[in-house]
Amino acid sequence: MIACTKCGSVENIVKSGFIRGKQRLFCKACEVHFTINLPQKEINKTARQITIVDIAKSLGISPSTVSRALNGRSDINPMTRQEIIRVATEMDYRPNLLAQSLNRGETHTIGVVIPNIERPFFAGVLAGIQKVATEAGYRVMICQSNESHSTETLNVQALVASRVDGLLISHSKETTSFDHIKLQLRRGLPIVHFDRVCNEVETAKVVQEDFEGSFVLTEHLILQGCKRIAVCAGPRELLISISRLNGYKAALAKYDIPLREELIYHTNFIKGESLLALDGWLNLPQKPDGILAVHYANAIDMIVELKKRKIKIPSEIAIVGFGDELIASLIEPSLTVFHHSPFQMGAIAAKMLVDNIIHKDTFQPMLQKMNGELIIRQSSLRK
Amino acid sequence: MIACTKCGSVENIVKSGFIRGKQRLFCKACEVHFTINLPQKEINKTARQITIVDIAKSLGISPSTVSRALNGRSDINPMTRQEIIRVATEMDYRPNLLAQSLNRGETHTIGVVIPNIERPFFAGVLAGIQKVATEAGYRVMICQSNESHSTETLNVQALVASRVDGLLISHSKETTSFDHIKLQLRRGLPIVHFDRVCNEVETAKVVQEDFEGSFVLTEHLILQGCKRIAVCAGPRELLISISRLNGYKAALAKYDIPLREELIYHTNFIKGESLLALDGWLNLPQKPDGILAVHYANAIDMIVELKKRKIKIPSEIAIVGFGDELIASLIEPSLTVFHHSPFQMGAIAAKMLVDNIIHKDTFQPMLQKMNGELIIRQSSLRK
DNA sequence: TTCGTTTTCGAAAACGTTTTCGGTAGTTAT
DNA sequence: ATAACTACCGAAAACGTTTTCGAAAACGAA
Repeated sequence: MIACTKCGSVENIVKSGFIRGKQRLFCKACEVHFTINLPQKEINKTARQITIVDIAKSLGISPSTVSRALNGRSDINPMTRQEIIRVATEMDYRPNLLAQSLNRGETHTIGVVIPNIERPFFAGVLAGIQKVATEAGYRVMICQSNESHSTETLNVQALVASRVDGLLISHSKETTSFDHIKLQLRRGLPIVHFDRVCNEVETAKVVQEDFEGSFVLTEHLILQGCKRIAVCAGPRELLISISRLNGYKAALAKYDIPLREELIYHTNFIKGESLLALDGWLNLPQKPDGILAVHYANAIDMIVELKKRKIKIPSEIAIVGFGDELIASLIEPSLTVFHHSPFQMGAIAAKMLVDNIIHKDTFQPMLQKMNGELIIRQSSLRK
Repeated sequence: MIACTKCGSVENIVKSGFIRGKQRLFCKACEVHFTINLPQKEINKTARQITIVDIAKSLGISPSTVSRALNGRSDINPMTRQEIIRVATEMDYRPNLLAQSLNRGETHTIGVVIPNIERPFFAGVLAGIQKVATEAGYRVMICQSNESHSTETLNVQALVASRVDGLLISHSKETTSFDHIKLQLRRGLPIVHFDRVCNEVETAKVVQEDFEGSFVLTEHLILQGCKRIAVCAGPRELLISISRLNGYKAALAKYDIPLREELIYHTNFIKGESLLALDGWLNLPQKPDGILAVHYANAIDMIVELKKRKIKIPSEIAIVGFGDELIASLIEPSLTVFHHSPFQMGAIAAKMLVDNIIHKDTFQPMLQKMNGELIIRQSSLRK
């Protein structure tokens, strides 16, 4: 009944077990094992994307020629090229970027790791990154660490697994060990740090004037007559927090104002924290007469609270913050800030990364510090 | 001097032109063309990623077996599997997602197209998308249309070229033709619309209570005693603008308040526009006593301007807006809004898309309307 | 011991490109 | 006429996986 698929013999067929659920047969004549294949189900070819092979077949030429034509290579007759391009556009051919990337060993994709996309600062940075990347022909893959070190590590691994051509990263507040970065760097992956950078590692970096900004803000408070300036600092380990705190300290030192530990409070990007700080300060025997918030959001929260408590700003307490958002200018009193453009930071970082990717061998990592700007508003302006 | 690469003969070699800049030679004996290849430069194998073939070689087995072991297939000896996994982790093997995707025909990546990442609403949506997508094992690729139809079309093409498994999209304000969507839909790409949806096309959609929200806000103004309610509407063609305008009209109709064309102003998401609207209204013989802003940002701008002009809110003019952000609660007077959670919208949309991708055949597109919430604040509350 | 069976694994094709190498034919200079 | 040359194109390998098919060996029962 059943014929051998090879020799066609019928009488020499014996059963020979099961394989993958199907009866297996053996032909003693030609010594071959086989199974009977059902007529394979209809393959849906309609929705498939056109490939270079389809074009080649339809023109009766080889795929290599099509590839050459489409990529503007030289070894091809202009007439042939023209015809191939005509057919390609007619068939609406779109190259499969996966296959291209696999073959060329580059994806034209850059990975971005940020703590949180909902923070306006990072959203602005992303916009800047996207603009530059798109213009340079790169796609962007974004991951959020949610301020978690382990998530950040997973993010980096996922992006590397996707074979991104380079990495832009701003570390989570938890991140104090940088092995995940060092590993990829050793493997030759171009990496650029921005904002929350890491000094243990030799990458290009874009940073704000953290020290200078704090210094200027603090000095401004001092010049407005503040004698006891409290500071709402950031997470203890975070580099930018440390720089900002140092700027504050340096300004105090310049004007011979003693540094008081009780006026320093470290927050952790947790909602409502700054109010604890404020509460503490207001219960001191000697209240502060100025506050520097290392993150503008804390300043906003404190302004709201101070107003609730009927404490006058800036006459009783002046307040200034780091970073600018629309809200800083709209709140009453409006908030004095030290401001950098997040969009520009993203743009610069992306530009550096693209440079690094393109000139992998000659690229020299550098540190670029952005120029910030003191914007004086009502919250600190004592006439 | 020069020997044929095939037969080794030396005397039969003649020159035969140049090819790709190199001298070409011909052996008359074996009739073969060839060039002399310089010893190829040292290939840098050190930084290369470990592949499945490396593992196979190091164990003296075939790549297919390694693949089987790593993917938990059944056809393999437990001992072998264990050993392979041991070596794989030891060598820190990471599968090349490009190769995997190319082979399996799926990338486990979803594409997102939004008008602008800097708008807090969309940033929130993105956060929601990311969370759900990550949990479901999908990566996310984000593009911004910048409210341009042509950019949106390019974005879609780019994402399709990257072979995303599905698409989440909120249309640009310019988008009135949806051919780019229809095309991909025909090709079988799962697509989910959110917020700025498109009715011409049968996709799953997640929308806000645009009509209902406007209705509730307008009704609220009416119940607070407003008789002449102006509306700062959105772009004329945008579906959500139309719905919101309709909600406004319906509320007026319910309370037999005549609709006045001069109190309707269409904005276009351009900075400062709402002030033009406001200026026009304030110069009318009969000023409005209530304003509905279809986008909260316009309401904020108008509050600032009204305060400048010393017009009392809400007693002279009450004002309400669509959408909530921190600033709405902090501005003085705080703004009454109708609010939806952007994060939740993103999460729902992503969940729908993942469902659509996984159950491609059985998935039934549906429209999900999110529940909004009227938050009454000072800007409309006449005691 | 011989046939049917199961377990385990390898060879090879496939995914869609690009690139390398060389063959063929036609052209120019001797 | 022929040596040296140019222009164009195809075959095949390569990128790193997964999957399909069947071979080999070991096992069990008649």
